[in-house]
Amino acid sequence: SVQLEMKALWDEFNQLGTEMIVTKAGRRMFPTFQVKIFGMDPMADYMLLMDFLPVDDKRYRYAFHSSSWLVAGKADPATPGRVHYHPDSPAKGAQWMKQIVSFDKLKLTNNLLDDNGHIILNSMHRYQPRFHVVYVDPRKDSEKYAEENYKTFVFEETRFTAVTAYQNHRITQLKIASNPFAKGFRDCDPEDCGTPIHADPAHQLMSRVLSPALPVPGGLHAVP
Amino acid sequence: SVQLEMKALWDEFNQLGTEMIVTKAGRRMFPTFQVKIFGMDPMADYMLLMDFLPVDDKRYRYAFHSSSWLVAGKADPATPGRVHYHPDSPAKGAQWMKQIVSFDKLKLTNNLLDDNGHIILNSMHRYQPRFHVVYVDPRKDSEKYAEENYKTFVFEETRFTAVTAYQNHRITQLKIASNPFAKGFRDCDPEDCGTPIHADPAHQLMSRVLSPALPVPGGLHAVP
DNA sequence: TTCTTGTCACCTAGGTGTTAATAT
DNA sequence: ATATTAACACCTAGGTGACAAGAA
Repeated sequence: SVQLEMKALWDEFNQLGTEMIVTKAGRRMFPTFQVKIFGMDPMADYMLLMDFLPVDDKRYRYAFHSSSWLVAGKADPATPGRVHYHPDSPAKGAQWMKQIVSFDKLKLTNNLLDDNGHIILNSMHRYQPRFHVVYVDPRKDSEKYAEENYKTFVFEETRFTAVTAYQNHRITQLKIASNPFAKGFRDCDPEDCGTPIHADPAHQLMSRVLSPALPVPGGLHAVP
Repeated sequence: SVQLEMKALWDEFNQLGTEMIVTKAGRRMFPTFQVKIFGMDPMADYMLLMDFLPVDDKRYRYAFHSSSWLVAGKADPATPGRVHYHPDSPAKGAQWMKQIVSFDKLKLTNNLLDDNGHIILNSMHRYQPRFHVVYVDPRKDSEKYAEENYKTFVFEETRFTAVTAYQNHRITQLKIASNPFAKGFRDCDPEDCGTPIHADPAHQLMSRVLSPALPVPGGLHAVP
């Protein structure tokens, strides 16, 4: 099973409608997708990876006057479907379980010709991050068991709209308030200007633990 | 076989008598110990690690008037013998061989009670870094083959004296000239004040390739 | 005297949203 | 109008030797 870290922060963003910046060079996600993992075989090898599924077949635009997202037509042509392997892959279950697994090297881009291995997304489209755990089967005919050797985890609160510039001003403010790298834009006393509690790992509530019991729409094999 | 990176720079330091700072919190080495590796089984798992052997049983002091090191008596009691595993260990041979392996997370300390896993050394003593490649034997009784499943590589040009403050002023100057993090101490025009050629990886000469054919004094098993 | 410790200014390296200019 | 790009000031995070003060 898998537990999403910083769930309180993800919820806060999700309530406003999370936006993630995409740039030509690649931009990290904030919040960062981080999980605690339970129940692996400590001695077995696993690959950990993420991909991003379009939530629907629509393109969106933001109506500033009503501060809301509107459907702006059918989706643009799908981007090349890429996968981000956690750079520590492959590693033993014991290694993955002994600390939080952080996908902080994952970057999002809107450059269809990107050759840095970043995740390519369409701006103004909605995406659902997915987390996959692949058991490295030591058997020689391991390909035959590919279907049973992985599990997929989906946290709906991590859905977001890809953008090249923030649309919802409240999202901008929450990013500034909770991302340490944006501290320069906080307008508060240089004193008590620390990390707010909802973004402080030391104060986060118990996150929901997800089991992959139910089938997930769009299996790993469906990703090109 | 293993090839030492930045050999020209190591040689330049070694000619002056390399010194490495040790601090309570732990200090990185400069130059960083980096190698290219050849001839691994791409599909097999290996652990890469380093340890440090006292070169002799002596304590040294630096004579500033003659700019030379003098023997100052018998060595202090040996420090706890520690080993630094490359943090990517274990990994496949293919992974280790596809790029330079850098031990830039390795730190040296003089704190006998260190609990950060750093390498503990006596200041004013001389040390020989060693590099070990351990094959992860998949057989159940792998302990029996421990002796034949590792190879040790020693580059004598990486020997150094541990110090809490630099003694030889020419070492200080060479560190400042070649370590990018010390650029603030260079006294040259803010222009053409780049990395000197001898420390520029793009200009380095072909390094010596070392085979572990000859037995090395003090096998891995001799390290507590 | 000789060696060690802690603080500091000054770097490297790279992650932020802002802003003005530019596409479309 | 709306969306994208590139340069930029301002951060985080952490690696340097200098230096003054302290310890043996």
